[in-house]
Amino acid sequence: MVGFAVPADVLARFERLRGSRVLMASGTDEHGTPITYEADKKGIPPQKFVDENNAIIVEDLRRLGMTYDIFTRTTTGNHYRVTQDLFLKLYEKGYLVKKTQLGAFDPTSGRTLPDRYIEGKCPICGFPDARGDQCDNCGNQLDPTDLINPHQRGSDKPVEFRETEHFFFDLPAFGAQLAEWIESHQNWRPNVRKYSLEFVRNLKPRAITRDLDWGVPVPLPDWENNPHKKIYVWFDAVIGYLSASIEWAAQSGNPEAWKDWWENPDSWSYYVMGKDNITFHTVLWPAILMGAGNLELPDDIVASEYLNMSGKKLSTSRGGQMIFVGDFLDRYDADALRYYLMIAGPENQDTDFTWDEFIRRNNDELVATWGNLVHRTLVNVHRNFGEVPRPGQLQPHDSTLLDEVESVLDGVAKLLGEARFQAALKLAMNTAAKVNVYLGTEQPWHVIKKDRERAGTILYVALRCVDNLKTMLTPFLPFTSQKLHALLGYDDVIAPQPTIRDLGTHRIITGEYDSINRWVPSQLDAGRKLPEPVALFKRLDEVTEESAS
RNA sequence: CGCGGAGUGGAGCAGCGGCAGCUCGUCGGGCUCAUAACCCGAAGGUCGUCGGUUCGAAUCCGACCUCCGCAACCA
Repeated sequence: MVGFAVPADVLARFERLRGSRVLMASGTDEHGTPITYEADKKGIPPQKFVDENNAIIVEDLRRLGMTYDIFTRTTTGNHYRVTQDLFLKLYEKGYLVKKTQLGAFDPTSGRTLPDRYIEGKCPICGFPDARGDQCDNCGNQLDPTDLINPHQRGSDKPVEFRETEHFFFDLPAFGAQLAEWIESHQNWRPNVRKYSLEFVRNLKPRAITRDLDWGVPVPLPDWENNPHKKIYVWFDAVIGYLSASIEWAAQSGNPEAWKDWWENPDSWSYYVMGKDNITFHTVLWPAILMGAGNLELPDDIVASEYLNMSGKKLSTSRGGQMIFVGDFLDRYDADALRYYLMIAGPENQDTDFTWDEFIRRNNDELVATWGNLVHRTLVNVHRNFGEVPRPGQLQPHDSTLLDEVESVLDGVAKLLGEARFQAALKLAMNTAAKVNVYLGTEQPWHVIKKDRERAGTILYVALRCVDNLKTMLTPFLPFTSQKLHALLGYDDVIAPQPTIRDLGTHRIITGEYDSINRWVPSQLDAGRKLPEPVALFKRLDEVTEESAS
């Protein structure tokens, strides 16, 4: 999840910095069989399980500096209402059809058992621990009813098969419309576009209710009070974007405010996720929106590949595996993690996280290239002038550098607009390296001994460059950029941080973020007093995997 | 022949028809204002394999191999 959350925040911060009004909304998805399964395993009720998870995730995201306008939960009354309203709207329009199918159940709880939670002897190769969807030994795909001696995963509890009635969402009704819509988005990453088109080619009705005692109640007579029938989690999870927006609007004091995005054709919506979630955002959610009518469809789908660790998926605290974001942030700064995730994150292909790589990126790139440029510039200025020096006549190469850095402001903006984060970040870092070359060539620390005005001019140019680079890096490195902003003598906030607000019923991440266009060339006034510089980043010692885990 | 993504110097990646590039690492040199940092130079690749198109291919086409994801009751 962190892998997906940080790019979203970078986009949100960038858009606000260039003056756009932004609504960043998300939340924890708290329904579904996996939740009940994990809760059972821990021997606690689902509600307690998701409460604990949410508390951890909210704190992690806040510490990472995720500027959500609202980060909420799917177990709120508001979410239930919005989900049920959409369900009814689709029902009334005839997009929901009732069908009977054979399902697998836990006889004691009456809960549905997904195929992969059922194990038994493989009828083909005799492997004793084959799963209901596939045999890991012979690779054959199976149906749970094929299994010999089916039982529940991790126990010897029996499995019951019986007929069950469910509502199905008529996806084929939207097939042509979806295909056309996907086709029209040439700008999507190829993995998103091609896979979605393939998926749309062969749509079938999809169940949107499920036999489970944990979830949003089905808002129909005979169903509403049935403790064993709930709305299927895939349906309510994607609605979380909309319900969070509606909750945000209510909190903000203007309950209609969400419509500025959801019912406004001029708005632009980014959806950021891992690649396993693509079809939910390119097919299922758009189909729901189409069925509901008058709600805006996604404009850009930013799907990242997986960040692996030792070959396994990297998750947040929730999966309980690999790296715990909280532990990570106890040890390292959020900007160091944000930088790593954005520069080395899985934008185009699966990536392995390694501690060596993390340390190296931090020390050689963040500290050495950018941090050092900032530090050497500020130290020289502070020591010799104590304020922004008054420049003399700029020489041609001074202007050339300044012009180049200012043009990179546009370059980075263009790349960020296309969600090409790595390219954007690399462009900014390469530009920082060029300013380092400029300083190395001009050597103001030597010039100062003979020509104070020229040295001041060089340092003034370098300061302006640093100020511009600060602007471009703020979406990626909000914490250190804010510090640098102050070191450059400004006193306003360019990188606000989120706060956690307790609403009594639940806690949300929210914040006060302005939308002033600050994505403009630096205008540093000569004579402005500068504070004593401090280092922005920490150099890290090599760690062993053991000490960090 | 189920569908899609990906295979580029030691590592990580960019390029996607015109002398093979970036960051790191390695080796050599310079500089010394700065968190021993910064700069310059060098070595290192038959761009997964085989075949084709082309004056010319990482780049287009075909076949194959390998890895990843998906294959609808996993969300």
